[in-house]
Amino acid sequence: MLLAAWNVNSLSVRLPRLLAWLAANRPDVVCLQETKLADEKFPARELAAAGYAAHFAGQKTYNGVALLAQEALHVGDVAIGIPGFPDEQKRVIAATVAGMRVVGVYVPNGQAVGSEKYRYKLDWYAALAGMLRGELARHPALAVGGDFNVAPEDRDVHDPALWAGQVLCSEPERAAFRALLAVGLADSFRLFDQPEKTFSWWDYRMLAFPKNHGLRIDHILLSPPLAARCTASRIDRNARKGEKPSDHAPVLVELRD
DNA sequence: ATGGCAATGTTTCATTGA
Repeated sequence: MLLAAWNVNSLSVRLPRLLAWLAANRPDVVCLQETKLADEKFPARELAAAGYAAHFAGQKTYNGVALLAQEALHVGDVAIGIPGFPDEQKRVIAATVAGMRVVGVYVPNGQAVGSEKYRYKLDWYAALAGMLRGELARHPALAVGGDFNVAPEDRDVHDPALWAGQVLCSEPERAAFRALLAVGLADSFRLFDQPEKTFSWWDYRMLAFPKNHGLRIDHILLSPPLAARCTASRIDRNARKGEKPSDHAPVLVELRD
């Protein structure tokens, strides 16, 4: 079982790359973020032709999440958003697939520490923790994948001094991320020895990618039964290369049957 | 072994991202 999460930064622009990546990697389940598409424009037909059923919650211009699953897998109990947290922004999609509960998330960016959007991000994180507590109670096999917009530790940052206290790295954001782990989830990436300076996002500007000036802000969290089955967790930095890449690379976990 | 912002809207620049 291969489970992936990828912020594609516009699915309409990235569809050719996504299709090529699906063909090359054949993940079983994929959480997509920043589709930036109204539902009526979602490329469900193209994905079906590639062998994937799609569920999605989109909006024009901003945000938008989707969950792809290989057609042989049954997808059920699809749910959009965070219960009890009214939000126009499409940032959460959950479904039951292959005996596990998969939650795809696109956490708010936060813009700048102290801003209104930063406050929204922290409130959003608290609401997500509440939701995951409930999901975990119902589904012991829980995976949460997506763009968390937090670099959990300094080793997830190319230049910790430069980023100290900045949005994506501030202590309140890191505490909000740790509160998700405290629900009973593991950051799958840290279940294994990893190469230093492994990141999932690089700014489009200032040669950030070739200089590897990145952050690790995309994650897949696993509950204990799934962590026990996890044999690998990695970031596909190759997907950041070439023409018209997303600024994020996909993150993947392998789960033994 | 990569590349010097990108995507969207209704544009002729503003906004957002991270």
